Amino acid sequence: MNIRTRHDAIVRHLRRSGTATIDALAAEVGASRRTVLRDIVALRDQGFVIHSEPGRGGGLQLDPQSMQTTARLAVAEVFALLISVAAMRAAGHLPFSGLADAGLAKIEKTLPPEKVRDLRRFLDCLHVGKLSPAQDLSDIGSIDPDLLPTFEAAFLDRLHLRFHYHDAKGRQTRREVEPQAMLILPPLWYLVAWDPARADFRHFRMDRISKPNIVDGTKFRQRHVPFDEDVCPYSSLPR
Amino acid sequence: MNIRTRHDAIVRHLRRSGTATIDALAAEVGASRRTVLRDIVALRDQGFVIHSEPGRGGGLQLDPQSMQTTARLAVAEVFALLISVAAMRAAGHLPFSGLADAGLAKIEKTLPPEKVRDLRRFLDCLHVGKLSPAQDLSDIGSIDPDLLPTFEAAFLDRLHLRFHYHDAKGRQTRREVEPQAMLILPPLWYLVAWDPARADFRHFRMDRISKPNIVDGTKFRQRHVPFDEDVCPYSSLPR
DNA sequence: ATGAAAAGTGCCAAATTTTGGCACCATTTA
DNA sequence: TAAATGGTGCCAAAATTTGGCACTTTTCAT
Repeated sequence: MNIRTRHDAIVRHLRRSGTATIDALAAEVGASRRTVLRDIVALRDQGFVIHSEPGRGGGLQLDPQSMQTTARLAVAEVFALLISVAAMRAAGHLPFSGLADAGLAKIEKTLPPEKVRDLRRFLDCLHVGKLSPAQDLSDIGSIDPDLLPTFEAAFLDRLHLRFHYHDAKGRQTRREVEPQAMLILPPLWYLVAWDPARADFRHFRMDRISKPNIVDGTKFRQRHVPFDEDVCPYSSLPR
Repeated sequence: MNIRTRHDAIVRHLRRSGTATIDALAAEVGASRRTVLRDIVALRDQGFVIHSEPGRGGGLQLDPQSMQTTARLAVAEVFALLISVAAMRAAGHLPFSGLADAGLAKIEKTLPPEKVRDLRRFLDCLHVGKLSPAQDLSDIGSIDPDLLPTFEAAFLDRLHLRFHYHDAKGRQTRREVEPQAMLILPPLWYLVAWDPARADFRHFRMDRISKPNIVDGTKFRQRHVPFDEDVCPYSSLPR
């Protein structure tokens, strides 16, 4: 039996039986007592928490909390998870963000370095704050599911983005802008973009954006986005 | 160099260099040509797509599409990720929830079946809604980081939970309750629990709970929790 | 108290796996 | 045609893993 297979068999048997002695495990996996002892050490090194009680009536016990899973994820999925957790943490009061962060850190470590760079650049464009309690949230629409892939590409390649925008008064306009940042004030999401036609920053509520697409052509340059409450108070954002 | 480390080094070098010959790889990782050839076979077995061109100007090339991340996560971390995404989606307007869901589905598939059962039971206890816009959110505190592991264990094993609670008027009480569900009205989180002393359900704001710990002893029974807005209007929740 | 049952450690030789070297084949291109 | 490249089979050397043994410590039942 392969060493890896044996480790798996030991974990499975420990899960099933609750408490097991080393000799029982050795018989189960067809290895010697000494080898099983070494396997236990290896498993502990891998992060499995295995309690042991010496003496009569003792044995080994696997802490089910320490069970680990191995998943293969596409890079885009990791992006989505990261953004979810970042946004959730920023929404405040996510009791479990510490654990989620730890999980994502592990995932991030397995990504190729340039992907991590991309990811950080994208997350840098993400600014999360708290909406003022006075904000009226009665008319939130849903966000075009096509937005993520388009946004991601536009942000990472710094390409112009074209879309339809419906403002609070129901007017519809056609925009072509340089996406600079995303502002999340849960549950509202804003795109912060430089509008070359107006030579100024504009904030777009993402649930009012439709038919987004990328304009192939020259790359725009990254600008410093003023997120300061004084310079750009949240109350001045589009409703 | 470890065999596993060497495999990683080969993949990294292939990513960096685009095309590489076996001899170059061998020099890079400090192994023989023969060993690298064996490693390539092993990597292909693992699912990496490695194109090869024989002849002058040929070499090996890694298909970047075949790159996926593999991460080992603790079950608690998966829980945390799931809750984050579930809560974020429920908060509405998470543009990327589709992808995040797909990623989590993959992770879930790798969990042992009884863990999936636990997880579903835990998520069943999770009810997410929208807070009324009128809610005053000025005094939200932070949540005790010790809460997740304690809650998770209490929920899954159906054990009594004891904690200190500070109510809106600043009074502090000591509670021992049966945790039945969690109600998320972002950014507020509530614990819905049966209070045996008062023979009734109580809602506790999670940021007002401190020093949680589990009471070992008899398991409580699961109750039907009324989430209906009519039966238990959100406006009646503790402020 | 004592003995049995259990975890845990150190060491060494045997067993097994991994590695390197070699000869050789197939394919491509200058 | 010759050189450069991937690829295979085989064997002995090198490295790693395994089993066995002697030993320690802890716990529990008698």
